[in-house]
Amino acid sequence: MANSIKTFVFLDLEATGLNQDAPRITELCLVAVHLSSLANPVMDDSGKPQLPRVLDKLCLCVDPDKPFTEGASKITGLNNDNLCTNEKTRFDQRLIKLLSEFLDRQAQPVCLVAHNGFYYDFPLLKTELKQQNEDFPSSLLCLDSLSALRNLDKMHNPQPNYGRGYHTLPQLYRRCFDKDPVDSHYAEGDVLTLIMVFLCKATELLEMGTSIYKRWGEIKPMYGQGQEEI
DNA sequence: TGCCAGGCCCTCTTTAGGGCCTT
Repeated sequence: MANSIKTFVFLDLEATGLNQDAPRITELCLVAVHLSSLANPVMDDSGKPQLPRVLDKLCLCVDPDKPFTEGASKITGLNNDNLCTNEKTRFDQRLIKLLSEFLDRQAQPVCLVAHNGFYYDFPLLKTELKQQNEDFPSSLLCLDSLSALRNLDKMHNPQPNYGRGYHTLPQLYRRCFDKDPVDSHYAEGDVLTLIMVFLCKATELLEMGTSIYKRWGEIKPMYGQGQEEI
C-alpha cells in the first residue's frame, strides 16, 4: 500500500485534555511531504536525514469553547485566555474547508500520519468533524507511527525490555539524533519531530506491509453526541 | 457520585492485571 501512497501528511493536535476529558482541539498542524522526499532524503555531513526542503504546512490555533485541564494548559502553553485574547475562532465549517482543500491539493493518494494517531489524534479529529456534520473521505489512509515503530522494534528484537517512555516521540527523536527535540507540545514542533523520526526509519517503514494502515472510515470518534462530559 | 480510551504488550501470566501513548 505504501508504494501507491504519493503524499504523507504528518499531523499533530494539541487539545484541552486526554481521551477521558472529552477534549476539544486547541491547535493543529499538518505538514505534507511527498513520498519521493521520504524515500530519498537529503543527508547531512553526519549521515543523518535532513528535513525535506519541499513541504506544505498548515498550522492553526483554535478556540476550544471548553476549559483546559490544568495539565494540558501547562504543557502546551495554550489556555482559554490567550486564545480568546488573540481572537481565535472555533473548529467550524471554514476550518474544515481549509483542511479538506489542504489535503485535496496534495498528490493523491494521501496518508495521514500521527503518533498514537489510532487512539488519539484521528479519533479526536473525527469527533470534531462529526460535530459539524462533516467527515473526510472514508478511503483516506491513516498510519499510527507509534504502532508501526513498535512493530519495527519487535521485528528487530523479539524479546524487548522497554522502559517507561521508550516509544514517546521525544525519546524516539533522541535515539535517532542524540539531542532533544525542539518545541515539544507546539503542534508544529511535534510534527517536525515526527517527520524526522519517520525519516530516520523511512526505508523500513515504507517497506512494511499493508497491515499497519487503516482507512479513515475505520476510525471511530473519540466520543460522540450524548457522551460528552456534563 | 464518581469515573470515564483502547489495542497491544509484558509479566510477579495464561482462571489476570497493569502499563504504554497521546493532551
